[in-house]
Amino acid sequence: MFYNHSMSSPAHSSEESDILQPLTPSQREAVKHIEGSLLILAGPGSGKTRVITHRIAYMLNQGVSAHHILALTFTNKAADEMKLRLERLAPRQSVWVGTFHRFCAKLLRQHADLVGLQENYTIYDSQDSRRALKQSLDDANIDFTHTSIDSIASAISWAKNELMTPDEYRPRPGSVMGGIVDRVYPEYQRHLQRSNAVDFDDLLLYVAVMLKENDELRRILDERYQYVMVDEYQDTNAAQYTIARVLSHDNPNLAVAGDPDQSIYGWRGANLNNILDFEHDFPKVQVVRLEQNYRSTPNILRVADHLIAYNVKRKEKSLFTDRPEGEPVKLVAYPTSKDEADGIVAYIAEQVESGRRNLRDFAIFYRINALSRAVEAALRVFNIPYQIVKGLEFYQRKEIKDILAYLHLVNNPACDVALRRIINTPPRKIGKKTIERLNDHALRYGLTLLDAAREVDLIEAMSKPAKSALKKFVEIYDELRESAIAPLADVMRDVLDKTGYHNWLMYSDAPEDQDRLANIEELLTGAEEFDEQYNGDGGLEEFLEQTSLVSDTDDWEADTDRVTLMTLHAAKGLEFPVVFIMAVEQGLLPHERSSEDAEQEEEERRLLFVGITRAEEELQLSYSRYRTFRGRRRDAIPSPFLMELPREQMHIVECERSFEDNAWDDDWSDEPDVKFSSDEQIEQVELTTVPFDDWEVDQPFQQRFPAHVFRCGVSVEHPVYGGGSIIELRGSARNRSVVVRFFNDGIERTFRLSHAPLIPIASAE
DNA sequence: ATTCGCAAAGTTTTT
DNA sequence: CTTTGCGAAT
Repeated sequence: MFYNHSMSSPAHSSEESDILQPLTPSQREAVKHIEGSLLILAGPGSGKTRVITHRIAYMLNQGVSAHHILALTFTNKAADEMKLRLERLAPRQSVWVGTFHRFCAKLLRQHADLVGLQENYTIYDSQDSRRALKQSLDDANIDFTHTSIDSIASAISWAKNELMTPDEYRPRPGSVMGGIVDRVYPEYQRHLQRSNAVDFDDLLLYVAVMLKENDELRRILDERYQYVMVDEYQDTNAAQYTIARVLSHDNPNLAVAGDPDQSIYGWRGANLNNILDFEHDFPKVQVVRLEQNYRSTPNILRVADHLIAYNVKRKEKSLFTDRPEGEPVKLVAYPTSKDEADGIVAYIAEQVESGRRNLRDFAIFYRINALSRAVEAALRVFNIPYQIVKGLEFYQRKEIKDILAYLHLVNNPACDVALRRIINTPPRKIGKKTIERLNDHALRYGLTLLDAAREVDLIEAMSKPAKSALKKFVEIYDELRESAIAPLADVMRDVLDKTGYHNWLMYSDAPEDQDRLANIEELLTGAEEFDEQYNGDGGLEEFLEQTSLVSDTDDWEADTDRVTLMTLHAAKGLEFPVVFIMAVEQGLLPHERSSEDAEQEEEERRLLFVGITRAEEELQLSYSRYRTFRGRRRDAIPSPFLMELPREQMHIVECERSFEDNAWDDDWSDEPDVKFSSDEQIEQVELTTVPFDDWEVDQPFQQRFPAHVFRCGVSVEHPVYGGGSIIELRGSARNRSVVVRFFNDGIERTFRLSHAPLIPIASAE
């Protein structure tokens, strides 16, 4: 045995046979390779996550201490999945599994002083950092009329991902953007330091720099994390690469898993070369290829394979499967984008109504979020429940950000972005001019805005009413701060109460403010759950860190019976029996902004590849001839990628328009024919909507009730199903939906509040 | 100081 | 089309 058992493991993991038995030979090879570098090239659906979790279990079984294992992922979703599976294989083992960002955040808390921060630092989300950046530009009097905050922000982000600190940054000579970044980057970084704050990129950058410059710390952590594993290695950027690398120097047991063909985050600094060059970068690399696919039919795999073969930058890989042939992949041309949405939804409705499939079997993917609208509308017409995976829905809402800003400020008094956000929310007669004067003072004496407010009497330019308003604010703040160690939910209630925020919304006559209250209620519920989890033991900092690092892809519930809508990016790592990929059109996929260079085009191709390989049994790609986008109708051109598919093996469908309701004023007889080749068999199909008797509901009334009346226990009336009672609330704002159990049949049904014909009857209270 | 309204802009993907 | 931001009026 290679391992000493000085750290005996407290819990029992599975027997070795349980761990290895369910694996194929190549999977087993990967699992059993523990010492030294390991590269797992894992094709889609090849059981990568299974290999990683079984490998951890195997290590534990062999006597490696859980304490010495570190598993890094990119998304919370992936981390959660891994934890879940590991818990099953090796219960109650404290292996550290989590995202790079979370890992770095933790590390940075412990060693904040090494990079000039305090341990209670705040993590700015992209909106916060955008504000900080704008402030920096203003403070430094930098003119940026010829470019946008966005592009400056991404230039800085790029520099950080390349591990360039402000003094290492060298602009390209003659570049306007370079010049601006050169000036504002140091200012922005000073701003963050002053605020005791970091942005997302800093989490990685600081840790990478810290480990590079402090060899003692590096050695300690290298020793601590002897077995580092990185999932989705093809998506690592320079900072992540460095972190993984320096932690595997003295204990060179780095194991990475990934698939170059699924690298889709190049725009975020991911460097495909990290995985392509892994064998050269690390000593004695064992390479294991997982090429057998357990997910998709041969028909689907062939399409994927054909497409990805057009990429140059890759490692050849042959995918195979022993699954049955299955249905041919469909490629459908629709007349308009509305027909496309209707056609997809009608098919789903028919399949579900005939009992062949459940709603949860279906997923619809698109390149950009904006494309979801058309499908959503169609789904609503059919009254089909769906869930849409959209980044940051909940935590982006104004009221949520406001409350969190108060908490951030309580946790970190230096957090200027938070202060600016809430100093006059609710209104306290502290206007632009006042804040400007405050800022001037703060800049002059190097103070935080809060400290500047504390000495407001010293600011001569400040008017008397402004002074007293500021003093009042500081008073409120100090009060909040006193109770900061209470359970989180109490702190939050304190904020709502003492700042007047709750009453402000409560007595507001704007109707949407009632919805806001409901959202805040939901946040409070979250806080209570958090308290339960941590036994009410403080943890404000922990809570804030968690909320800063979520990206609501995690919100996606696999177990509810609904159609799933998401972007192709969000789809990575998931699988569905039936997949639709819509709007496979020139300009959208590949996206027009990726058309500049070949590398970007390859990434777009990989994106489609990822989408295709999510499908288990059925796959449909589609495009339409006219697409209504940005408010008007435009011609659409099929994506060139469609020419790269094995069309002779596919089912090509040409849909004729069959809706006569909306105006069709264009004369499109002279439109160019977009057929691909003459020898193709093109099936002409009539597009029909399937009447959905049971579900389709007349909505003669559009009576809207304020969202907050729909609460658990409230009785409601539905025109078709009759009376029922609300047993669960889900989602927020537009996605707010209720689960109703009906009295007649006892069946639970889910409705979106925004369009469901539900009438509240009486409260059970 | 606040609020309202209009104009403009800008629309990729996300930790 | 939607959202954001800015400038004017109250």
